[in-house]
Amino acid sequence: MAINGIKGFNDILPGDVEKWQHIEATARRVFELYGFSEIRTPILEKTELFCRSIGDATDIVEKEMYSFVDKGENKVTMRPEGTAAVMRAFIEHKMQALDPVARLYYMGPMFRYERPQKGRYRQFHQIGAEVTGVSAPTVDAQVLTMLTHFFAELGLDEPSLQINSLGCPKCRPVYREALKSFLLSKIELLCEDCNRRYETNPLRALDCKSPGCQEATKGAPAMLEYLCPECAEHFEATKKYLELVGTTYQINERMVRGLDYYTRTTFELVTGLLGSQSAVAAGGRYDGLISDLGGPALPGIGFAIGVERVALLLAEKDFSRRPDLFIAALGDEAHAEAFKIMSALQRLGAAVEIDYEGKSLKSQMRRADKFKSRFTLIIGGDELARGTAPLKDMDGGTQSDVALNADAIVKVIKG
RNA sequence: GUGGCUAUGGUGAAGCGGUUAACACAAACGACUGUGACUCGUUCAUACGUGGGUUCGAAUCCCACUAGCCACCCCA
Repeated sequence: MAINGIKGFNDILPGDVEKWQHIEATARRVFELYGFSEIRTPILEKTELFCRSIGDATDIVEKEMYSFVDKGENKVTMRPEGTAAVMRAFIEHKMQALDPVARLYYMGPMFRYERPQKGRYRQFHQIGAEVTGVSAPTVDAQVLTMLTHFFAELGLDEPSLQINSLGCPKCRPVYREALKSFLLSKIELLCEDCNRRYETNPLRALDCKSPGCQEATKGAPAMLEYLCPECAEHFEATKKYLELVGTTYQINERMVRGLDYYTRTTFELVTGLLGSQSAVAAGGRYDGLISDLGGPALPGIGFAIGVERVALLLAEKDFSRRPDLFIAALGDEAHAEAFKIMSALQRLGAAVEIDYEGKSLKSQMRRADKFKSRFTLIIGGDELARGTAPLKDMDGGTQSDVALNADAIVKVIKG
């Protein structure tokens, strides 16, 4: 019996991986325009890091983490998200000493023990970015603009940017109480889940999918009405800067985040094309996180993009590569020559294929066609004697002779 | 953790108690003796997720298990 992979852990095969490479390359290219540098942190961290950052009472920490005790009796966890680890590294290496404003991006696998479904897997991948040390709203606007820029570069303009403000430790508790007393008056109309969440996460009732809850929360107080003057001003300024650079957004005062560390600006990039997984990217400000983790009192803001979800949105696009040249050879001598020319051309930067098994010319031409090679060079005994060979343009169907040396060939196929 | 749905070859699938288990695509080789894409031919599941049962007979009915998908919870 063959062994299968683990549920929710997927292979990314050739044919699909090109799309991933394109997504990753686009992220690197765009993020570096904004001054971001990559940071790579380990997959395994101390469990405590996530308890303290994400929040003990969140679903991620309560039931979704891949946690275990290692051989040294340490409680460790395979990271369920990226921000906590990046901030841990920032603090550990005292990066604020070099520059409190760190602009970092990362990409890699994250792990959450959830039931897999469309756009959600147990090992999934995120591309994230974080900025520390700036509380100015310009950076909120810039991070959001960079995120939408990235999607635009991929040719995806469908996801819409939704923003909200969650306030700060001063104003959020006031709002939370106001909301709770409102919900209490409607408690019988709320679904079972929202009743259960009433104490732990009352805000969730606002974006509950149950029709009853949606109806019941129609007149609920809005966070935006309860923002303290500083938070209100920050939110207004963020919107102003977004408008200044033409980044379109919608305000979604019902948007709630699942991680405890968020403050002030929060946002999601949502799409209707992914079944029940509407968020392709999400993030927000976390002004208290760095100090909560024992670091300096610096603000922060960041986001994470779900790579599988982006790949799903890019499902129809073809990212397959095609070779520049296929060399068809007839006979042992020609085969050796083809091998030699192939090697020389590869050193000159051309992608070249040959047939390894000395099949018929017909068969080799079919293979060239299958690879979608741009050109095919045909070498037999005559060509060897002549020192030139027909080079066929596979798209146009025309062919003309070229000298049998790599420099001459590369001029034609890469020119 | 909780629901619902589905399991036939590399893929998409026909099949509805007795068929050599259709068909299409993909793949390999050939018809064109040194040239792809079109056309044509040949080959390609002793096998219908696994294990039990019902039956003279099961891919087809029943049960269990497993897997996958979708949804809930939650989230990227």
